[in-house]
Amino acid sequence: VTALTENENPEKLLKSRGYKLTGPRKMLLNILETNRGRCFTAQDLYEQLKETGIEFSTVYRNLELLADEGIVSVIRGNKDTRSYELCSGHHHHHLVCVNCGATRCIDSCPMSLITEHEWQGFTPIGHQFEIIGICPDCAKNSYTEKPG
Amino acid sequence: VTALTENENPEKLLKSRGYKLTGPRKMLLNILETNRGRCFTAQDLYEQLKETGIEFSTVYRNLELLADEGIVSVIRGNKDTRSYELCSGHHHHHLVCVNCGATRCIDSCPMSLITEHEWQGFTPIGHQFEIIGICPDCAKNSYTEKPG
DNA sequence: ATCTATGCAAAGACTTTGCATATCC
DNA sequence: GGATATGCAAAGTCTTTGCATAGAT
Repeated sequence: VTALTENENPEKLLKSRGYKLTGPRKMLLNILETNRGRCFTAQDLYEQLKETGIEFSTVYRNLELLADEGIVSVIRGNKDTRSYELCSGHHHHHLVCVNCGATRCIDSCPMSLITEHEWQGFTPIGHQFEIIGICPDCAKNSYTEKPG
Repeated sequence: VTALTENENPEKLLKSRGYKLTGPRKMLLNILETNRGRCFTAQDLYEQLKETGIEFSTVYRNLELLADEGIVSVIRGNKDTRSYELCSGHHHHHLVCVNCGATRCIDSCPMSLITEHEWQGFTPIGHQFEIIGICPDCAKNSYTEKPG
């Protein structure tokens, strides 16, 4: 699947691929679109939407669908958490706050560092790179804790 | 906690810190010591030891203990898996085979890449970097699959 | 003898799925 | 009207914990 680019409209893309634009789906995409560059867990999104009567399984299934369709990308946080973000069209990695979960994008990609002999015969498929830290806001409030 | 160095004996270290050297613990460390540079999930280790009558919870608790004590390090694989490896004393990252789970160490660390302005005010605590791919052995057996 | 570690079993947390009904095109 | 998506509920999977007993020093 080709990933969503910055200028594509996720809703149009879904329709063009034969999926229906339902209420829950629109609300979900709306949150993701108004928060480009931020990551959310399924639980985060459910919390924001549950007052509308949406079910967790609906959020879950839609995020999986959007990931399969290359509309959101999946980020693995520090403690086995899975977060989702609207695809931006350019490859990047993240800073993730251990305290509040806020994320920022970084453009440096470590794959450029790996030299030929370091491949040791492996055929690369993908990679993960995340920096865990404390965001400026949480630092201001003198957050201190041992990382999980 | 300071991490185990290459020349330290994990068993002696445990004793010196007041932990008992029990049968299960010795067997567990034995596998890890004879496989330096390889990562195992708790389940992997349990499979190898269950014929001895060991319980999964014992494996689990010991791995957590060893991690807390800086004797093993925790590696997060591609599909939310947690693997453990005896600490080598030097910081490194891994190539992980999607098919068989085999790992290799790489010494390049992406943190050196990140420039001042990319921190965006974050205070780094840690980072994850793993390359997912197909190991030479699995490639030989023409393994092909969509990554998870 | 004392205190820790283990086995066993059960509880938690989170992920994933089945199915009847509601919703979209 | 036909097919997909949702709500609801339950099943799965993996992680984590409680507690009585066995085991280490």
